[in-house]
Amino acid sequence: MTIMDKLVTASEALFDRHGFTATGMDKLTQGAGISSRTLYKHAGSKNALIARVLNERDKRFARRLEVESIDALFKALEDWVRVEGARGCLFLRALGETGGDTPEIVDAVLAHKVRVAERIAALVEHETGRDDAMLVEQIIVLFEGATAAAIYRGEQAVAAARQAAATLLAGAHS
Amino acid sequence: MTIMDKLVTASEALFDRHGFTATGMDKLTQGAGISSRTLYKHAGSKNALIARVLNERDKRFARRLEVESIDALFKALEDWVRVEGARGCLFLRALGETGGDTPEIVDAVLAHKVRVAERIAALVEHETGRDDAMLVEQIIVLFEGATAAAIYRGEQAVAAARQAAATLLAGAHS
DNA sequence: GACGATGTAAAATGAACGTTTTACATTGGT
DNA sequence: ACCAATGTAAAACGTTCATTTTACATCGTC
Repeated sequence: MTIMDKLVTASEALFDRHGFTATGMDKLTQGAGISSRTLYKHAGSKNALIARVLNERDKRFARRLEVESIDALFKALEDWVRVEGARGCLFLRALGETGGDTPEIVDAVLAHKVRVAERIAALVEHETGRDDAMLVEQIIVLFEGATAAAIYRGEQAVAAARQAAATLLAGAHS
Repeated sequence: MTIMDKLVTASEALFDRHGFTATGMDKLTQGAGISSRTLYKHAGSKNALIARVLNERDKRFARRLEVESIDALFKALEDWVRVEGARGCLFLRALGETGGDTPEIVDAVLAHKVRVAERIAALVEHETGRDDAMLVEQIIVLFEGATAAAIYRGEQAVAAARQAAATLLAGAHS
């Protein structure tokens, strides 16, 4: 496990549990078990570290979404919530905390959202045989809503989203 | 306009645009046009001010949701997004920034979420004549998802949620 | 066995944080 | 006219922030 891996892993957990601004550099160095000099030599700055954490999370999340149906997509989200907990979309949280004033963070967030949207669009087209923009938007909303609502309603929110997606999909014949 | 009104109004705008932690007390006093001494005499502390801002926002939001159908509920959300912009649910953002470590904030957030959920449950029962817990959960997810997705997809996310809700509702006969 | 790279430990930087305090101005009620 | 209340302005509080620097240890490699 490289220094960067330790740093990103520890930072992601701390950011997720306590927020980005509320997590100071001392917590990050302490969490990763490295000195602040090493942190800055590797990460450059706190904002750069945040962006890197988000990009790594995007990769890990995308790997989980390598499925072949909308239903499996929501099943994957259920697994994610069960394993990683439900504290809301870390990307949108980063955006909210920084007010969209940090370009490297904005870029990471938008790239992630575009990737998820494209994944959903591909699955919808694969299942319906059509390019149904409205249905894609509906699935995106359900996916985002399940992530957010799971914070305070738990896994049942994801289960409800999954069933809603199935219903909407069943109504869209090819 | 009382001092408290000025303070809460200015604070809500600043918190919403720049985040809670990133907004310092100097910005808040300057935004409200009052001294820090007056702010502390009225609000007590920053966390108490945040809780008050959330409670006031909950009231204002609830007033907007005084409608008689699920469709009108999403229409109201469309109006809200058009007027107030889409930077995500301020309640969940507050929860995320504080990591759930501030009881007064947690209370304000949960109270808000319970209130919205009850509103949705009442409307669903009014329209279907039944107590359909799954359908209620689905509408909650759509509502939450529209709020979150609107950040990066704009009003079309709310429109999609609205139509999805109509479809799901049509499938639930009384 | 010396060397450059790479790490740690710890102190220093200067600014910003939330909060309190001191000193003073304004004002409305009796 | 006066007093208590309520406001402002501004400095001071001690802490914490992100970042840099200084000094020193450890290492694999030639």
